Amino acid sequence: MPELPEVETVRRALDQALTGHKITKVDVRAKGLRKPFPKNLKSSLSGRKIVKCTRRAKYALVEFDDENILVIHLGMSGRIMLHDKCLSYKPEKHDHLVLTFNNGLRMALNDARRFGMVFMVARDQMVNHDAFRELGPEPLERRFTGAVLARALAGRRSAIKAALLDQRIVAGLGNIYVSEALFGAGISPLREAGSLSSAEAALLCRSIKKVLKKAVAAGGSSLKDYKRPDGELGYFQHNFAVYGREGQACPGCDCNAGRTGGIKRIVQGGRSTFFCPQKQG
DNA sequence: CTCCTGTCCTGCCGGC
DNA sequence: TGCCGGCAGGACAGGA
Repeated sequence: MPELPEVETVRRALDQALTGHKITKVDVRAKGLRKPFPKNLKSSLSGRKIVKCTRRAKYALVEFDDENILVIHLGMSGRIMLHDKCLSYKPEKHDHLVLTFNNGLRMALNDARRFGMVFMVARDQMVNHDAFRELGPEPLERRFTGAVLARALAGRRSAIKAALLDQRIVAGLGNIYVSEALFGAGISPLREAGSLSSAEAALLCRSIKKVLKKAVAAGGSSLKDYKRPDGELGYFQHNFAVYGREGQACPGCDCNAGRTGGIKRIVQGGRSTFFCPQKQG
């Protein structure tokens, strides 16, 4: 679910609300999500102070005043809600982990489908951890360039859509933003990944950065059960050019009146892809 | 290696 | 109104 812009929105909210504050209570309300929670989760969190909240790919990282980092992946349906001290808090259905802080805030990790992940990692072990070792570049960093992308795609026979979902190529894109980025670059999702020219890779790289930046600025997208931690809705979903818009015209276009019948939905690797055959021939 | 499929789990929506 | 099948933003294992 949550892709880079949504996780980044969560990260910012956590960083703002929780940095400098200490965990006074740890309520572990489930055995785990996708995997069991670490056995020492409660003891390693209790009494710890948050130093900062960061992000790598779709992982939110809560960094503490010891050597440990709490790693949270929201999976498909995960969300984090911050509950103000002024309001009485009753655990909601699927609140699996609830942290209380010395400023009165509560942080609840809620995940209906339990596809999410929670684990602890020592700061100096992070790069060696299975979850991070093979991750590709951060798309919003300067070192992610058209040339870097072209190199990662070289020789790949799979569709560019599938390649962009592969976190080893570039980290943080998911099903929604891949469709959006390909549309922005005017590249068909069906193209063989390794067949992109260097000019096309450069175009795609720029498009990825552009759509992610705009989505972050909008507070991410709210679809189904994803909400920002403050309970406000991200509103980037209103800016989707193609995602979920089958049969409609793509932006500034009358393609739904023409031969191609507007935005198409196809299934690649069991997942929906949306694109405009006219602009992404 | 790379690619492809199936699986984990619950909720919701549309169709009948 | 009620039931049921299909679908959902991700990651990973296992087999070809």
